Amino acid sequence: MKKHIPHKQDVRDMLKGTGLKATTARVDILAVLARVKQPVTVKDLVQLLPEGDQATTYRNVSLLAKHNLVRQVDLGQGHAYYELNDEKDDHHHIICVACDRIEDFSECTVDQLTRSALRQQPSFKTVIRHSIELFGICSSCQK
Amino acid sequence: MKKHIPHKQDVRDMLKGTGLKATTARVDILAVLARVKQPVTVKDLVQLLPEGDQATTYRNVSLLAKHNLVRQVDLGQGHAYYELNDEKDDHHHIICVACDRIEDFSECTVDQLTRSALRQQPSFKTVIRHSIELFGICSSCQK
DNA sequence: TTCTTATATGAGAATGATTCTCATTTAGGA
DNA sequence: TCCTAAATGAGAATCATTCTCATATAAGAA
Ligand SMILES: [Mn+2]
Ligand SMILES: [Mn+2]
Ligand SMILES: [Zn+2]
Ligand SMILES: [Zn+2]
Repeated sequence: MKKHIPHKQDVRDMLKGTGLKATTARVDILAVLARVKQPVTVKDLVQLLPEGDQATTYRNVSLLAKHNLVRQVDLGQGHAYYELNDEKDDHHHIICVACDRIEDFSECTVDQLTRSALRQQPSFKTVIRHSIELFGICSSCQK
Repeated sequence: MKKHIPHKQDVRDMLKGTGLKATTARVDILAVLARVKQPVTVKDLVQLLPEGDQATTYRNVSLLAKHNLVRQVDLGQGHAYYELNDEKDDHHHIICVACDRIEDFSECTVDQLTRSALRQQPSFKTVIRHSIELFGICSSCQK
């Protein structure tokens, strides 16, 4: 259940595997995301990186997302979050509207949703990605 | 199934019903949203309004959303969309990643999702809102 | 209907996130 | 080691959204 931090060389191989150059900026981003195990904003990421540059970080998270190494998470906050993408673990998020605490949850209804959507809208042929977020109140904010 | 455009006085009463002033800016926003029947950006909205002011429109869509007269839709585009909120019709969206075509679909798995999430994360007590979006390819873009 | 006033509006400036420009550096193959 | 296409970094630019404050207006009171 618990995920371990990948060794630096594994990350480099991951990048090579997708045809991307294994630059220090990219390796560092993946290392930080592996360590924090939480969706983080680009601003946070720049802070957490040993040498974080804003433009480079934005460029790289987009690129890594395009190659499915990271996942962009949209929590309706006006800015994107990013987390490491684990293909084998499709999960979604529940976020506290009071304190922004974010937790994962997994589910098994995506196939149903997809089938239902494609049945209702024959003008769509394929679903390639989905986003499911729940907004609620966590126990500490429930007081 | 088809929804008709509400008469201007009905819209005014709707606003009064929530304790909001029935200003022309607000009535016009609701009228446009009723007419287009599609999630629109604030930029679009400002264009479509007879006298659209940016700041006023932003203020009003937020306010109307807080009072559940409109619904903010998040499609991972870096900016929000808004649509008229019909309490009786909980639906979600499927958007074409190639041409941004947006269609609705409804489903019945939100309860399952919610139960599942709360079971997995006992640190959360309540779910008050959800966002489910599917990203795919529409038939015209499938070529 | 007219008056009063708390609210809303509108024009523009400010802010925050994200993207772009371009000179310089670097990864990785030859 | 060398070469070069690709990546980086610093700053400026852009885009969405919010704020400021002077003016206008909805709606209840008279
Ligand atoms: Mn997650
Ligand atoms: Mn809709
Ligand atoms: Zn909380
Ligand atoms: Zn399309």
